[in-house]
Amino acid sequence: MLTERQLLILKVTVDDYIQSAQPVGSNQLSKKPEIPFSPATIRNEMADLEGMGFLEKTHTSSGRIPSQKGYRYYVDHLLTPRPLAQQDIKQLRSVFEEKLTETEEVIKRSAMILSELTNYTSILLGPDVRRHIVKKLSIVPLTEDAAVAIIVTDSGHVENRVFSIPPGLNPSDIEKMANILNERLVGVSLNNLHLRLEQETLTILKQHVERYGELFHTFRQAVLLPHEDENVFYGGKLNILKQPDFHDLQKIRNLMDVMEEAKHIPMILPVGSQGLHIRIGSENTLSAMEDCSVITVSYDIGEEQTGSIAIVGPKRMDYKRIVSILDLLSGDLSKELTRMFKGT
Amino acid sequence: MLTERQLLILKVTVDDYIQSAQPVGSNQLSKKPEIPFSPATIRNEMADLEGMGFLEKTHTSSGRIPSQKGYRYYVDHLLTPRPLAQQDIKQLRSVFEEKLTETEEVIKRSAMILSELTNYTSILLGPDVRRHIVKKLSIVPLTEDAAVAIIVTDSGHVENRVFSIPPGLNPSDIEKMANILNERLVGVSLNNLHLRLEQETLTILKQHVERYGELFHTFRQAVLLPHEDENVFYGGKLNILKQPDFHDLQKIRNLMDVMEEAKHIPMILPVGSQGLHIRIGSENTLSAMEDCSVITVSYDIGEEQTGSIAIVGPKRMDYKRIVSILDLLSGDLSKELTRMFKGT
DNA sequence: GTTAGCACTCTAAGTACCCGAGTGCTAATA
DNA sequence: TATTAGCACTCGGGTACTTAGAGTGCTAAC
Repeated sequence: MLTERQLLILKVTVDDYIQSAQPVGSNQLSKKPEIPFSPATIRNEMADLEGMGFLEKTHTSSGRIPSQKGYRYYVDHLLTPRPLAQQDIKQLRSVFEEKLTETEEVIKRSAMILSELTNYTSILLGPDVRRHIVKKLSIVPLTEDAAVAIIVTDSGHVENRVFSIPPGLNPSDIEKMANILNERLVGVSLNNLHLRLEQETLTILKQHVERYGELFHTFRQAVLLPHEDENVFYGGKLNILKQPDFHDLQKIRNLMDVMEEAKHIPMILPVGSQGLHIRIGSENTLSAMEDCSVITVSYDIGEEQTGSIAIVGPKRMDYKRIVSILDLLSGDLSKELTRMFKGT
Repeated sequence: MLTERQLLILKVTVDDYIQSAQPVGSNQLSKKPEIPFSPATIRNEMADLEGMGFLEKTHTSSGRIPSQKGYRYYVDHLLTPRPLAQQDIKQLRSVFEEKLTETEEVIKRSAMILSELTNYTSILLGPDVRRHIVKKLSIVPLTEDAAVAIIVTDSGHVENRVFSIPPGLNPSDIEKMANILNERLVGVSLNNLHLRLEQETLTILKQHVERYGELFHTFRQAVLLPHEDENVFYGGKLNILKQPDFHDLQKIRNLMDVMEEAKHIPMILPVGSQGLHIRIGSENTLSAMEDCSVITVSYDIGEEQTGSIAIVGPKRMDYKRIVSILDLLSGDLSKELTRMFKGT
C-alpha cells in the first residue's frame, strides 16, 4: 500500500513527465510548491516507488519516468479530469453549429476537431452500417450490360454498386426485379439482406422474371459486402510526427501502417464496449502500438446503435485533458446524432 | 554543348547516384565497365560539368551529385526508358484481372499497386465528376423533415446528400418534384445542374408544387457542391518514410500535409495536361515539394474524359523505371476504363 | 589529349575530457 | 524516528582532438 506522500510524489512525477517529456529528478520536484519535502526525502520515496515498479530510470543516474504500471496506477487512482477551458468547449461544439445534414459529415468533422484540439490522432467509428434498415432499393441501368444497384437506409446512408447485366436481357425484367425486391426487402437490415434475398425473393423472382438466375447472381454479388472501411474516419494522422516520443522512423511507419489498415481497426476500437477505456503501452494488442496509449469511448445513436471514438497518442499522453474532452464529445455526439437520426 | 564523353559521364553519374544515394567519385566511376577513362580524366570532365552547372559537390572534397539542372538534362536527353520485367508487367496488369465493376475501384487498386511497384507515393485523379451526365435523379424521404437526394450519373457514380424538408409539407409534393426534376434534368452534366435547376425547373415547380420555395432551396443547397475530394486516390502515402533522402521529420510532415490537402491537388496534378510530364525539385510550385520530383501522366476515359496519375518521390527518383511503368499503366487504364464506360 | 602522382581538403568515426544533473548512502539534525 | 544535509559516485551529452579514407585539383610526364 502506498502512503499519502508516495501517492503525491507519484502523481506529481507523472504529471511533470507528461508535461515535459523529460525524466523527473528529486531536485526538480522539491522546487514545486505542492511538494514540501527535501530532495533527499523525495529520493528515498522515489527509490521505494521504483522498487514497487511504479517508476523507472532511463540510466543509473537519471531522473525517473513512470513505468507502465505507474501510468496504470495514475490513470486508475490519481487521475482528476481537468475541467476544460471555455475556448476548448467552444471549439469542440463548433461541429454542431455547422448545420450538417449527414451523420458521416458530423463524424468526419468531429475527427478533425478532435485531432486539432488534442494534437493526437483520432479515429472515429460510425454506427455499424450493417444494422441499418433498407428504406428503398433501386436499380438504374447504365449501359446494355451494366446497372447500378442503390440501397438507401433509414439513416440516410446510400450504398451503391455497379453490377453487370447478362447480355440481351429484357430491360423490363430488370424493372420487375427492382419492384419485387423493393416490396420484399424494405425494412430489412443490411445485415440480413443477403439471407432474405435468397429465402424470400428468389422463388418469386423465378415466377416473374425470365433468366432470373444470372441476373440474380450478379446482383447478389454486388449487394453482398458493404464497404467496410467507409465507416472509419481519421483526424490528424500526421500528429504522430509531432510527438517528441516518436523519433524512430521505422516505428512511426509501423504505427501509421497499422492504424490505416482496416483490418486492425477492431483491435484498436473494440466495437460494442461501453464507456471510457484506457489502454497503455503493451496493454494494446497490436505490437506496433506498444509505445502508445489509446483512450476509447463509445457514443450512442438512438437506442440501438453505437459508434466509438479513439485517441491514439504516446504513453506520455495528457490523460486528464483527453478524458475530459472525450467525455464531453461522446455526450454531445450522442445527443446530436440521436436527434438527427430520429428527426427531431 | 556537351561532348560525347561528358554526356556519358553525366548519365552514368546520375544513374549511379539514383541507385546508391551516395555522391559519386571519379575512382568509383572509372571502375565501371562502360567507362574506359582514368579517374583523372573523369575528374577533369566532372569539374567541367560542375562548371556548367550539371553537377554539384556536397563539400569541397566530396564526390558529385546531380544538380537540378543535371537531373533536368538527364531527363530530357539521356533517359532511356528501361523495359519492364515480365514480373512487373504482370503485377501491374493484375488490377484488370480482378473483374472490378466500378471505375473508382479500378483507380483505387491501381494507386495501391503503383505504390507497391515503385516504392513511391502515387496519386490518382479520377475523371472529373462534374462532367458526368445525370442518368437518374431521385428523392427518398427518410423522416418527417429529412430526405436524401440521389443522383446517378452515366458513369455509375452516385452522388447523394441528405437535405431537410420544410415541416408539414405534403409528401406527394416531394414526389411531384422528383418527377419534374427527372423529366427536366436527365441528360444534363453535373456541371450545369445548378444552372438548369433554376432556369428550367423553377417555373414548372412553381406551377405544380405547393411551397416549392423552401423545398427547392434546401434541395438546391444539397445538390450544389459535389464532394471534391472523393475523386482523389492515394497509394503508399507512407512510402515517403522509406526514402533515405527524407530524414527531416519537419519536412516530411509538410510534404505529407500538402499532399493530403485537397486544395493542393491541382498544383500537383495539373488537370487537363496531356501526356507525361516530369517536374524536378523547385520546378514544383509547392515549396514543400522542393526536394521531390513528380512524374505525371494523363489517361483517357472514352473520348471526352480524362484522369491523371502522379508519382511523388525524391529528386533521386528512378526515372527510367517510373516512366516505363506510367507509360504502360496510362495506356492500360485508358483502354480498360473506356471499355467499362462504354459498356463493351 | 590522357594519365600518374601528389599535396590538400573534408567527413565520419573514434577517443578523451569535462560538466552538470542526478543518484544512493551515511551521518547529523529536529 | 523521520527528515535532511553532505558527499562520493555515475552517466549522458557536449566539446575538442585525432585519424583514416575517399575524394579533389593541379602539375608534370607520357
